[in-house]
Amino acid sequence: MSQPLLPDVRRPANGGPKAAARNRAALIAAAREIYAAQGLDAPLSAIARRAGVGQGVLYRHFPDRDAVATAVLEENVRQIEQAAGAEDMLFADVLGVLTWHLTESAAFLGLLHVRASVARSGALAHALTLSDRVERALRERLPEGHRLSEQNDLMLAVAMVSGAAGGPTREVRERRAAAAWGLLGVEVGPVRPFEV
Amino acid sequence: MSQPLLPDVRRPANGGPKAAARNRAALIAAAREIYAAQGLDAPLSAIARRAGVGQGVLYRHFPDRDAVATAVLEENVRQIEQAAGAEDMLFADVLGVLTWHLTESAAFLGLLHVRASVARSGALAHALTLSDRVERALRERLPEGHRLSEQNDLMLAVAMVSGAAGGPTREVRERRAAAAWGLLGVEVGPVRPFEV
Amino acid sequence: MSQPLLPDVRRPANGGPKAAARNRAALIAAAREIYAAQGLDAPLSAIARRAGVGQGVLYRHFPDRDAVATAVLEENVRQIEQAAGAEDMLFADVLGVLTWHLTESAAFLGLLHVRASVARSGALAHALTLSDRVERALRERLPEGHRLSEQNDLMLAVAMVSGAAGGPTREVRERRAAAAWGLLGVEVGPVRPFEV
Amino acid sequence: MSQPLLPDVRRPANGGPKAAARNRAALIAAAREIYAAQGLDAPLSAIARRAGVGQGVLYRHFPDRDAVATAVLEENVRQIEQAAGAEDMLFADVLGVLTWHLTESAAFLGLLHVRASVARSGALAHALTLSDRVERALRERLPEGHRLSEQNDLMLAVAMVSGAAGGPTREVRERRAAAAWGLLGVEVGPVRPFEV
DNA sequence: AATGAATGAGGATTCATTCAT
DNA sequence: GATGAATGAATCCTCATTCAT
Repeated sequence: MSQPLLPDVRRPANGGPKAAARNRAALIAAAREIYAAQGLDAPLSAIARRAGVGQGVLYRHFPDRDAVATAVLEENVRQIEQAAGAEDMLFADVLGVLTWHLTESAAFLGLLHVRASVARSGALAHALTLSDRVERALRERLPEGHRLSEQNDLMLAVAMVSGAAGGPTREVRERRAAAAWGLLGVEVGPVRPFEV
Repeated sequence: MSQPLLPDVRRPANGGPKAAARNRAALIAAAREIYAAQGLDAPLSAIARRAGVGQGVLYRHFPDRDAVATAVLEENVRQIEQAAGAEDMLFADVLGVLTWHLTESAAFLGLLHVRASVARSGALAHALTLSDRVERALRERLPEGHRLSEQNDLMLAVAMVSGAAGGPTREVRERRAAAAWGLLGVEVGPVRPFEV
Repeated sequence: MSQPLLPDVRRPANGGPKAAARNRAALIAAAREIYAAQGLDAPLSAIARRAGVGQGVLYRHFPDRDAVATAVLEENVRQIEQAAGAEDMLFADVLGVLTWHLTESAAFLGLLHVRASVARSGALAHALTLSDRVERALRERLPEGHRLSEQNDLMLAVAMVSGAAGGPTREVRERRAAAAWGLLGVEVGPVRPFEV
Repeated sequence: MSQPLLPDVRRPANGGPKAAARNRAALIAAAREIYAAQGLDAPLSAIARRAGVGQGVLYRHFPDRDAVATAVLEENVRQIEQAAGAEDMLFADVLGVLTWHLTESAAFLGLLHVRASVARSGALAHALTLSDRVERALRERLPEGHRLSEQNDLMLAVAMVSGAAGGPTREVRERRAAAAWGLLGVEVGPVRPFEV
């Protein structure tokens, strides 16, 4: 019944100017943490509370539940894209960054799962889009003749690893994800976020 | 303290004790359908409604949410066990039966996913048990020196395939599951239920 | 997962933050009346309805059933404390105020009854606290050598009078309470609320 | 939330003849125990279960909730009447028996409380009757010139003691009841059931 | 632009009571 | 006569969403 508890507010009220942008960022950060701790079904009020803003602000920035999730994943995807665009990154390295996001949050994992039951209008649309961007980024670095160069194999493999990457702690999830890549015979670089 | 205020309404027929077994079966069937359509978080009231019984009946037969899910999956697992126990079934054949169940219901898929967020006491306990039974059944037929004979590889592979086996229709899910086994280099027999 | 399916209905006015304090007061007043009429086990929904607010409001202001009762009795107890603190109030006068509250509401009477069956965690905790406050207030004015100065006699006598103070109308209850004090040989001042 | 738990069944099923009378007795005994453990609001199903009979039987013997409670108290009252009728019993002794019943079960205590809120049709009617019988029994042995011979004092005193006789265990309740009689200046004999 | 209170539908759960067998 | 399953109303509680201030 009880999820891991996080402190309600991580940021004191802030009435100043530029509050809008700040609030948006705070909301996304808060959502990421809440999602990680409680999953995608967490109450929106918890996110607002943790961001230190009223619930109205959340609705001002995001029309609905899906928009929040999308915004959170947006940044994950962007990191992967940046990794793929960065110099000196091999395919295995990009895969490592992808894997990091896969193991970091139940949310990210969730949205890449295209489950029929979740295929509600908005959510799926976004999921596909994000999924496409991930695919494009990976393919940028995919060497010719790689084990996964075949048409559908790349994202199929990602889905498979995400299926394996469940577990109570990040450590467990990472170990399992690594084992899954191993079973596929695919080499992965260090599992880590990509930060500029 | 207070009793129902309108106990005067005409009360629908009460099937009597005979109906008990029938109702239980109806509930399980209804749950299977609802789970397939909406996932494991579907409201219990929807299950009762679809089974054509009052909510109380559901609670009479199943003490809590987990008991319902367990009862539903129980039969899936039993089929796999029976397949493993039947003559002339090769490992690949058992895998085919497993895959059928994987693609048939979001629920079955769901319980094999050990998602941290779902790892609530009871649910997990059952999941582990059922998962263990699946593993034992598969291992019965696992040939020595098989690609998956290594300690953890067997269920890891199952989780990977279940991760890949999402999709809007059973056909899509089956195709993806087959592709996933292929990517793992594991041969699978015909994907079908096992019926005596 | 599922949102309210009919969010389109016209929504009644929302008083805005100003209404918060008003609502809280309305809830307490409503609770007092409902408790008097139905006892402490009355449905919370009845209280919300009588206060003219949604059930959510009740839960916003009071985390649980006990909190409502506590808030209601809080004021009764405060009156007794104020009476005890006021000038010119003799012990008998404070006892009169206490008696008034005893006869006014079944609820107040109820919480001083420490019935084993009601001794559930939270409720009892509050009951003890409020009971302690009543005791402290009375003792402030208790003359030395009074018939009830003995260690446990004071609150025992209060419990006894509260046991006697049942009856269909306030008048009956007051008469019985007075008779009870008489039987104990304790003088009581006028039975009335204490208002500044 | 949880009450002291009692085993469900105290008596194996019994299909034989004379089952009717036996069942009635078993139901009353079960009700007494359940009431003592959980209070008067305990579910009827718990009583039937503990009596080892179906719920239908309970309804055959008792038309409604109140009838069950009345039947239980009936026996308590009868004991008091028998005590009053027995040789060598002084008023104080009868009072001791009364006090024993007062402290034995929350139920008995409850029904003597004539709280306005509980004054629902049937319940009150029975309560009054039982209360009258108790009064008559006591008065049989009340010595002339006793402190409680005045018109209303007798039952007022009983109500007062019952108000004081709350507490988590029978021992506590007994001690408090004794102290209450002491405060009233009334002598009480040994606190015990009256068994022939 | 932000706040956070209010609404009220929805889902879980419990029991009194009826009734087929 | 007994059994115990079924019904379904009632209550509790939680949140998504709106909106006065």
